[in-house]
Amino acid sequence: MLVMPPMQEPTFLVLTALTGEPLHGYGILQQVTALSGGTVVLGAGTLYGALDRLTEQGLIAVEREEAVDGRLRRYYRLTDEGAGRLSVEVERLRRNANAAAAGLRRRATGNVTLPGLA
Amino acid sequence: MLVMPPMQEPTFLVLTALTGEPLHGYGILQQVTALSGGTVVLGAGTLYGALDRLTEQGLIAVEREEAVDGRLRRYYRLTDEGAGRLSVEVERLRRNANAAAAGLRRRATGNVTLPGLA
DNA sequence: CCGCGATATTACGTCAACCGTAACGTAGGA
DNA sequence: TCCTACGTTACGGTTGACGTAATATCGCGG
Repeated sequence: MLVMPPMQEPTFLVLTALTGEPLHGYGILQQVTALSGGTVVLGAGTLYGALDRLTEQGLIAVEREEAVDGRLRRYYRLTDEGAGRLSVEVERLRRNANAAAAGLRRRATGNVTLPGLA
Repeated sequence: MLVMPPMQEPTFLVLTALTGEPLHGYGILQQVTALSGGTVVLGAGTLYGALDRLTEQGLIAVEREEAVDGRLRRYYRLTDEGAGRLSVEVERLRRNANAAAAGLRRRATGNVTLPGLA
């Protein structure tokens, strides 16, 4: 109940986008597109849903609100807890990637036996 | 419509478990538990749901069926397409992990500026 | 001898997250 | 004028994961 590891790509990238300076929703949208090399383009529903959820979980927080030309800009920043959570996720991704890569390599070299584990 | 990248952890681990020899459902359950270091324990619903889905997508295939003590064992193997798909996922995970790690490092060192991207 | 855990799969119902799109409003360029 | 960029809100829909129970055989401990 105190754990809740698995995080999907959009959520992960939102946190990643906020490791830099605080950004508002639209800025996050662009940042995510940029750091995914254009392969991930979040829809509005996904983005703002994630922001509400992450705020509620304390992984991000509202930094400030600005009004530009009557358009609202709500800036979010990554909390320390969010940064901690993100680094846990990074380890999980690396671990999974390595396990799969090892399996694929074994397969490619014809070695079929599976070792127990690390 | 020809693309369908994002894959969640359970699905990813099922494919990873099958990079070795063909396994039946219950064997996959154990293998996933093992290679995740015990942190991921799939429920029956998740596992068999994933197997049906992946079979339908052609990423895995039924190798053979066996009956042991009246208990059915359906063995699955990873298809070439599944292996290809898995390696694509590996790259995606690594890319995301690296992007997040870079951001966290910058944050830790006080450097706040975000570079464009790789 | 009875219950429990391991072995294996099927079959639910539920929920969280993602997806897509429309709506609302300003502003600037083709 | 229409379309795009900006920026957020508000839906409805789909999917994958989750949890648990049903079914059935077997072996072990009490």
